[in-house]
Amino acid sequence: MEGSSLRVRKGAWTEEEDLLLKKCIEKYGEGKWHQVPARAGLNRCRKSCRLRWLNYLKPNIKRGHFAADEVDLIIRLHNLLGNRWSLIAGRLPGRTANDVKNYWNTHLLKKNIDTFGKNSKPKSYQPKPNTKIIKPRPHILSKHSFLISLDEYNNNNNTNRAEASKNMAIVNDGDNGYGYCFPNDHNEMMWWENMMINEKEVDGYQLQCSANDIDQSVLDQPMNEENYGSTMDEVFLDEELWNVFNP
DNA sequence: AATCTCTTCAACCGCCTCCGG
DNA sequence: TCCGGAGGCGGTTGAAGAGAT
Repeated sequence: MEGSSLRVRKGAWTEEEDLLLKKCIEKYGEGKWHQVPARAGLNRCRKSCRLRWLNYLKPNIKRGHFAADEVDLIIRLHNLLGNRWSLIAGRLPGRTANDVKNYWNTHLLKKNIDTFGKNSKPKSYQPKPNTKIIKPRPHILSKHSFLISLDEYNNNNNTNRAEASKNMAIVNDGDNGYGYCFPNDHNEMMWWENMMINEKEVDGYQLQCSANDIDQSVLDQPMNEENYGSTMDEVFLDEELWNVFNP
């Protein structure tokens, strides 16, 4: 394990250490964390330096109580993403993943236990029924793509398929019976943010997200594991697209 | 005032993925 | 293709402070 050297300091950071780290980052910038301890003259491991900077020293970090809208956003994002603290924190300006995680574990998880009764002992917040947790693979998949059944897609008539194509590009994922929808990538929102905005419920399922302006050139292009990696675990469709697949 | 219990949150640990050689 | 190092993440721990007795 890193940091197992006897000479590497652990525990709470001193003001002097903070100052050294701050000056180092100001001089050399963020990144290259393996070089930071030497550059800063610190007896800390690279991970400790990174964590201290990201969770405490970095400018614009917001401290103190979470506002009601922040809490609401955390709950909704956790419903969608599960314990993806860094993703959730990314949508809360000034908040760190550690802050969000701590807040969840100390405030919201406790509230959840109260709601469900002490004997239920939920390990994590339980989403409302029929809400599927999204587990994105952003480093592998297009940030806006998701999986659908090609059977459902191909069994629809041409009109419906054309309608679907206005919103999504459908590409094969080998011969496993599934394909990927690639919604419009032209705006800067994360794909799951669309899902939050257009949340609907149909037949007991939450159906979410929308997209426009699909690039027709990517329609029906071959898709394979090499290019796009493995599948997402869950799928959300917006109501319009759902109706195309389920007339 | 002293002691105990609970809560908070900074920091650590171990694992995973990516990337370059 | 394999391997090792670096970056990053989520789960967990434990010290410190707050509150209760």
